[in-house]
Amino acid sequence: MLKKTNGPTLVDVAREAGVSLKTASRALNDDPGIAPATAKKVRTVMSRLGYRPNELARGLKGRKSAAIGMVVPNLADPFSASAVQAVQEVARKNGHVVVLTSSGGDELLEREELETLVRRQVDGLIIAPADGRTSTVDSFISANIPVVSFDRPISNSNIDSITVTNRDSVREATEHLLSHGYRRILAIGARPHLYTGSERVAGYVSTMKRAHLKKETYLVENESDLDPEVIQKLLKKGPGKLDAILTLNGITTMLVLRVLRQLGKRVGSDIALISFDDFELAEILTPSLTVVRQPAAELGRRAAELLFTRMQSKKPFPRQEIVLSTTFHIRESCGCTQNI
Amino acid sequence: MLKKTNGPTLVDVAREAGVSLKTASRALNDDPGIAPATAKKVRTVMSRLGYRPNELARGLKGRKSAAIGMVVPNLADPFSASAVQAVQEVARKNGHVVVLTSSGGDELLEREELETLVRRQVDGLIIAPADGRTSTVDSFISANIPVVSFDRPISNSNIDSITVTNRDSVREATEHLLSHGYRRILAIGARPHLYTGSERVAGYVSTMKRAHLKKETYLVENESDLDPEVIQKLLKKGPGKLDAILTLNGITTMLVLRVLRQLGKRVGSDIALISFDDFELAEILTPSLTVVRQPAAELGRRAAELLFTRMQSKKPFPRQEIVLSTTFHIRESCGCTQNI
DNA sequence: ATGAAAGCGCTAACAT
DNA sequence: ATGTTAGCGCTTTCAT
Repeated sequence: MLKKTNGPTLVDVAREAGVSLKTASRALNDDPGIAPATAKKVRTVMSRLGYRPNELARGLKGRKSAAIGMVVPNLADPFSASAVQAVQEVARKNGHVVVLTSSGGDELLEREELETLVRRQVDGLIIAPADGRTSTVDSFISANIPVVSFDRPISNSNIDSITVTNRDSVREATEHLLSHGYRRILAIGARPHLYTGSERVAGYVSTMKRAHLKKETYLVENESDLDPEVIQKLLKKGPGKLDAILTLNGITTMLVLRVLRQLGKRVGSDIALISFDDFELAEILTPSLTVVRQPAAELGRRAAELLFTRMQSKKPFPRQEIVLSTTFHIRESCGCTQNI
Repeated sequence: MLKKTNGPTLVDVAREAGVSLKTASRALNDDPGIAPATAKKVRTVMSRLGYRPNELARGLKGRKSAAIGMVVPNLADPFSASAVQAVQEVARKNGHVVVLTSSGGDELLEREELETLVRRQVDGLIIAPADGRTSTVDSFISANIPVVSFDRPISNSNIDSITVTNRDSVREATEHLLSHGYRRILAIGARPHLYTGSERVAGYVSTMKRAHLKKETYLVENESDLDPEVIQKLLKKGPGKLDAILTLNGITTMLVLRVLRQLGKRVGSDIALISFDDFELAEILTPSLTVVRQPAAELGRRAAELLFTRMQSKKPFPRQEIVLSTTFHIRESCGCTQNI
């Protein structure tokens, strides 16, 4: 009847050790100003009793939770998964846990999830915004909680962001295709109105323009809108034949690859291809896939590090906008021949 | 000076609405026994003040956190990622968040992470145990918190588990290879002493034995121990040549595929291959990969559902051991010819 | 170096 | 239907 089903509390420890609650607390927190002997005695009692501090109660007073929140569109996406893993590692090093939620890319859900996280008193937030607009997040700034966005910045805000060189990476890929002598290059992708999408498209468009070539694009709202038949048509369209395809994200790449396979088109010889986003088996494909790889883990790591810096910083510092480089992996599908 | 930087609390709401704290609390919780008019009034004040309930404080009294903890070996692994995504969805439906940690497959770290989660008062735990032994987890049973293990069961415990038909799936794959007339089949994999590893090996070994064929295996402690040179040697060893390879998990598959590519061996014709674990590009490979696919999302979903059932159940019920079927995707690498 | 008392923001008993 | 009084388990003034 004394303890019901609950574990021992600090009060129990204190009583058992014959010290005051506060002293027990000091021992728990390695506070200075406690006799080593006392501390040791208390700690002995703690382990004897199997005492487990209640982290929630601990945070109540100081209104800190030792938790950070993270919101991504979809956990199952390898890009997000790597980032989350990295964030989690940094969080642990900083004595924090991560509360993870996914928004499905839905702004409404994202709002809800953010609200949930804030109510749970997370000390910081890392978010891959569903939309780039400020609206979704700004109300939380008032909650005084540090926010770092990754993958996309949040415009019109002074929220830190970690992104990659979307535009320049696509430019590099496009130029590589041009260097092979390809002239008719089709860019396929999704969400051209969202940040990453529009940046990537812009990289392609500007490069083509500079080369005085006609841009050819097939852009849709959502990856699921990509129509294999349209792609087939596009492949045949026009006077000559298409030289190359640039896929603007992983999902698109898979879809295009599938269509090409059905058509019996041989990538690399019949048509060149470069993919934004890498795959586990990209190297093993025949031909192996030339890709732009995003440093997903690095993105997560940096985002988390910045967040903790922000959280620990006494005084505010200017908005940080970190841009990481992608890496360009030239393999065979772009038309290059590898020595195997 | 009144509110510092903190948001409004329930006390503020109550005062502002001219009701008692308890009444405000009732309005917040949709408690019965409150006049609709009063409830409405309170809620109006809440939104006017931008009141955000402190979920941590809420849980303190009832010692519930509305959070579940999840521990996986590595978040970046697609299998884990899918499972986590599913768990998160179920958790949300149940009004819970998920606190996610990764153990790196390290038992010590796993213990630490579990300890952290329990201290954070998670209401339930889903874990892909680093080891199958009971030791790591049993001390938390005393904490009276429901635990569900997935991917591997925890032996000598009465912890619920969700697993897949590892052994039978490999048996099916092996039999398929045999049906093609292959006799010298090499099984390659890792962690043969851990649950999934040993089950898969057992599926292979028993099938070969029943067919009166010699088993040939290359098993290592850790995927990173897989030595390309050993694989090369194995490929050449013996009187005849090897007919087929069975890779016992995704990482192994990638490695073997890479070796085969370097050797110029053509999968499907020179040597057949079936992979335990699917890949995004498995279908697009030439030849496409025949695989055993684990229902990762389903695993996560079921684990979470079971956990919540357990959490909500007033009275205890017997240990559940749910085993889900994998799916066998016959493509080309096993020697089958697909109509393209 | 140690302790007593007062809360953190909320919910749970027990009134009324 | 509403309010009062205690806590939840811990940290934090402020004493001593």
